[in-house]
Amino acid sequence: MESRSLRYFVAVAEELNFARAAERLGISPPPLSRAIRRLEAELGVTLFERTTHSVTRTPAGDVLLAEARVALDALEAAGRRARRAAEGPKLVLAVKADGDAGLLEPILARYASQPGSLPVAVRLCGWQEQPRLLRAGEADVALVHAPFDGTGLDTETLAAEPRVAVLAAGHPLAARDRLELADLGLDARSVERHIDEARRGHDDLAQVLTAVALGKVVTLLPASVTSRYPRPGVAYRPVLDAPPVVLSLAWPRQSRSTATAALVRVATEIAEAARNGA
Amino acid sequence: MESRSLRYFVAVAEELNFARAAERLGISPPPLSRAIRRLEAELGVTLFERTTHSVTRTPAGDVLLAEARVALDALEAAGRRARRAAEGPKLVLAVKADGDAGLLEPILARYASQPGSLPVAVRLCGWQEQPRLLRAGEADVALVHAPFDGTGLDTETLAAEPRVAVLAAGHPLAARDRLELADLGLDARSVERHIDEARRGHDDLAQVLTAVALGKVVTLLPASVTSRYPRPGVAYRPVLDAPPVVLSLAWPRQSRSTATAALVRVATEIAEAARNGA
DNA sequence: TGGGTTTACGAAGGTCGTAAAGATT
DNA sequence: AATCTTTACGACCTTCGTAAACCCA
Repeated sequence: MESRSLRYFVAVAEELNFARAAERLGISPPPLSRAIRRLEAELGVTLFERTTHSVTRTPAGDVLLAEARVALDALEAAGRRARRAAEGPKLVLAVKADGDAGLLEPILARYASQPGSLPVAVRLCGWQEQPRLLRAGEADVALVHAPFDGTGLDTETLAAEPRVAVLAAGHPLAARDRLELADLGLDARSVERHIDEARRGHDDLAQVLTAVALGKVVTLLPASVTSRYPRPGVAYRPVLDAPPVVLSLAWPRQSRSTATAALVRVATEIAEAARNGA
Repeated sequence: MESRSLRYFVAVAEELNFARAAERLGISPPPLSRAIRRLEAELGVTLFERTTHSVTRTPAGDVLLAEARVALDALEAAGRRARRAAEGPKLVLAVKADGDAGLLEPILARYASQPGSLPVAVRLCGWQEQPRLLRAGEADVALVHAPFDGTGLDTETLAAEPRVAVLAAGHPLAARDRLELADLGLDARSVERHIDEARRGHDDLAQVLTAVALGKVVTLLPASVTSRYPRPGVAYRPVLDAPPVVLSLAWPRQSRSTATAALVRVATEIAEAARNGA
């Protein structure tokens, strides 16, 4: 099983078109066609049903596509991790802006005070990037909000914090002390989707808050964010039955790094202390 | 990053000798030497410190060795899983002989009764083989006893059952109703090691019991085993402070199979029912 | 000086691209 | 008839193996 074969396969499996896949790979269709046939012969399995005008994956093709992505990721990650190891031991922690529930600073401080701790670089990144960074070997640990794609990752839950509704100050519901999901026309299942939609088109939290202040949108945020972003024109109101935001630490499953383990341990300690102290 | 480079690298990294590694790969030393140099150039990293009479891994080489094994496993597993998918959907459950605490039959029966369940093949295998089978794509789920190498695996704990001491009937301690680890000259930390040593040189449980009956060895077993292997000449005695045997279900982290998920769910239900019913 | 790695060079194998054929909508 | 996949074939590139050079214990 050669990695080149799998890369070719993934291109075809995603494009479902040999010509486009070949272009994407920077080769011409004939070698690609042959490579796929060789792969099928090697596996003894038909991966695509092809007619001249349509290419579809067989069930085996579906399985191989999912597995091949994982394997090729692991391959690239191996190289990157070796490169990083040569640059000197260091931990990279991927964090979404404003996504740390105030835990980031104490975690870093406490970890740095541990004997034998490594330098930690905080990498700010987008919400959806985090699992990819971990799998690609570009980050060692990530502070993630559930739900996320945990494929190939190990996780430890740090905190679950309540959500508050974020409303324009003049919004009728802002007159109330506390809300329920039904007041917002939501239920437990639709919350995540609604938040995603409210976030769409905004680069950061400030933009979202501006949209809220203008009365364009209503959304939900972790309670910890509100204390750090007080803002005239925006009201925060507890939502009693909103599912809490689950903040977890995630890292690649195969990680054997003691440094990662130490960071995780420190983080859980801090999170527990925060729970008990609050 | 090509898989061939990594295979070559792993051979050298494990042998720490270009000539032996080349022989193992079935090629001659010069191409191997060149391939490693190319890999080092591609990564921009020195992987080995070599003199004419010694080859040692750099820290980056250590990291790459660990990562490369994972990546190459994933590559081979991708092929095997695709092959298995083509042979018809089926679940392979890896079980160590006598290692199921009596849960295997009810799990299989209950799973088979689920709508849409797949045929399940039980693969008997050794204790240490299970993680490898999962990572290699030869099994979908395994019933494992902690501790085990969970790298790349996800797990769910099914049951924790007490251990009993296994003694020759004439052993002085067999006169007592219950024991403690200290009676056996053990403590919590040395239990696993002692059990491993007692098992050494025996193919299966029957052989171990014979050795016990002959007074050659004393060991510990999960309580569930004793009821299924009553045997004259062998006495089973509870050990109050022995750490329990943790029986878990393990499966590859990246598994998205709904069939695997259903089996895990059924197994946890059965295990819970067994706990409450006992 | 000897065992082991590395360079040199000629040869084999694999992969690629262009051109043309085949097949399906 | 048009478009996409596949076969045919010649050229290129990569990798291999043998032989020799090099280097450290």
